Amino acid sequence: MNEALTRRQRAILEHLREGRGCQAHPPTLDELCRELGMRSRGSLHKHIQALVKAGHVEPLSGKQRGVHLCEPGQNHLSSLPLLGRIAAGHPIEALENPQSLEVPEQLRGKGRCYVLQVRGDSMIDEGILDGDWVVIEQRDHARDGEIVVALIDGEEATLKRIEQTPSACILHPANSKLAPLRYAPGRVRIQGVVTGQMRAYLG
Amino acid sequence: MNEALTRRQRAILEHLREGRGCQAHPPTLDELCRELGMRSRGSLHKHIQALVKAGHVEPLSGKQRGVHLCEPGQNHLSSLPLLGRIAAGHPIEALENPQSLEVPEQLRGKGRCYVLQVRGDSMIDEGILDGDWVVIEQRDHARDGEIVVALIDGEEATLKRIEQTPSACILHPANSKLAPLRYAPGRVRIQGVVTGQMRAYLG
DNA sequence: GAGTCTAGAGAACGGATAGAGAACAGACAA
DNA sequence: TTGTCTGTTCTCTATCCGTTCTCTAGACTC
Repeated sequence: MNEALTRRQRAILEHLREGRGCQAHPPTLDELCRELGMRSRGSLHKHIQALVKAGHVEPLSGKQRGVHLCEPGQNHLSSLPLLGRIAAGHPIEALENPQSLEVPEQLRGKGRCYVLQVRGDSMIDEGILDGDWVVIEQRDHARDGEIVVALIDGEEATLKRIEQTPSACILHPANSKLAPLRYAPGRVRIQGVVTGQMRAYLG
Repeated sequence: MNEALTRRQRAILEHLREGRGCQAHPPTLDELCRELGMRSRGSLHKHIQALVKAGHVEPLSGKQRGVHLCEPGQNHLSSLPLLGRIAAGHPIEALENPQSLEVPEQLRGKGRCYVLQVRGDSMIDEGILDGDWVVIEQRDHARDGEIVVALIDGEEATLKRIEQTPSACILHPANSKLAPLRYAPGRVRIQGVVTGQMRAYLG
């Protein structure tokens, strides 16, 4: 995985590791810029994002809390938590003891991610079958056409392709037997967006 | 694979092996030139390419990531080679510079595995879409009902669900628009069996 | 000598990488 | 509320680096 980093990214990661402990607070982008002799916060941000994606740095998530290194081992470079099962029309069925699953980098989003196992055939026409794993990037918003984990009325969770208009939030199943569902925007809460999908064929 | 190396190539390989560990970063061609007392990046490049071909050095792949030695034997536990694209009815389209792809252990078979990218919709009803990656376990036999990479008449490669009878080998596409294909057993050679499938949803 | 193999120099191209800086939005403190 | 801090996104530019190409030169074989 370290191969995926550029030299600058490696240098910045090393700098972060050295500085660890000496500093009371995790450094902000501006502070890091100064330490590294850079003048552009935007440029540094690009490098940090690469380190996040590689699993070496925790996602910044918009909060003003500086740059944290991941605890080694906590966020296994290629492992994500398998939180439970999702089936249209039920709450997510959480696993009592969350397992973890290797997930290739290509299948992950930028932010914090987790994995759900799909129950049912509501997305069958999109090639998401019963038993498949989907990789979810945790966010509360989505672009039209993305496949989202949506929570309806705070109860039912479902996996659907989303379409948002000012007056309604429309959830499209990908199964010709099922009709799209239309809700008032307030009733639907987006919990995450599908960034990848995996399936195992067992002999 | 291990073609005979020329003298210079052996010398360069040895130099790479010695430098390993002392250097934090994998050397670029320019740096190697300086270390070896050469003045032409282009000439060195030719030697490195020979070492890549002989399997001693990882492909550079156009990225600016420097020259890596291959770990003998332990070729990245979680990476498999992405050999090319497969579309029903054509030979497998090999990539000129094979990339590698992280593949979770759950998606892999027991034996030697590799990855192909799927072109076309011939397996759409099985949830294998255009652009998906399939993980293939290399073998020359399959059980009925498994999805195989089959080579027909030594030419066309295709991805189909297989059914074998003493008198015929039947390849079932998973697309309601396409009919099963029936061949004399001798015309079909099994190259591998699908053990996993992955898809990335790009924002 | 002709032909081939090996090694190197150097030019040129294009994609990858790195950085500057502007603009914007949310977080937070006064 | 306002203003500042901070993370985020964007465009633009310069440089780095892998790649390909042509040309030269020595060693060796036939």
